[in-house]
Amino acid sequence: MDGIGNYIKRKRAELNLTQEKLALKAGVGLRFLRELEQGKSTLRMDKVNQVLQLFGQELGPVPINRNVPE
Amino acid sequence: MDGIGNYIKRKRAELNLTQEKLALKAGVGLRFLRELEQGKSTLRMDKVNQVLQLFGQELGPVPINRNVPE
DNA sequence: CATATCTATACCCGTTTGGGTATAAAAATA
DNA sequence: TATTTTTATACCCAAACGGGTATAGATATG
Repeated sequence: MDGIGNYIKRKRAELNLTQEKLALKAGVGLRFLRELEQGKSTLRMDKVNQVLQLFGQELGPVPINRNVPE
Repeated sequence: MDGIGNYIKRKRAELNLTQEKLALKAGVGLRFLRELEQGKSTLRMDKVNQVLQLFGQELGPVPINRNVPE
C-alpha cells in the first residue's frame, strides 16, 4: 500500500497528469517514471528527487513501516 | 546540517563504527559508503536503503526543509 | 464496436554507477 | 614527533541505469 511508487501515482492522479506529462515536467524519461511508479528499487536518487520536488517532497530517511504522508 | 549523508554519519558515530565496518555490516562497498556520507546525489536507492536499514530507516518522501529524525 | 488515450513491456546503447584497489591526507593516540 | 587509525581521492572495469523508441495491452470515450 505504501512505497514511493504508489505515492507518486497518487500525487499524479490528484493533478490529473499522464505519466508522459509528469515525466516531461520533472525532466525525466517516460520509461524512468514508469519504473518508478512500479516500485523499481534500484533507481537513482537524484532522478527520483526530480519527481518528488514537484510535490514539495524529497527523499529522506523515514522509519520503516511508517505511514506515507498525504 | 541535514541530508542523508550527515544522517548516516551521525548514526555511525553513535555506534562507534568506522566506515569500513559499517560498509561491511550493510553489505555495500567502502567507496559507496563514503560517497553516501559525502552527499553524492546520484546513488542508487537500493544501496542507500541497505545502509538505512541498519538504523531501522528507509528512503521515503519527506517534506523539503524538514528536520531530520533523531 | 470503433477510436483514441494511457499504460506496460522489450530492445539498443551511451553513460555512470559501484566494487575493488592503491595512494595520500587527516585525525587520533602514545 | 612518531605511529596508528581513519578518512579522502583517483584509477580500472564489469554491470546496470536511463533515454529513446517500438509494440502490445489496457482503459476510456463516442
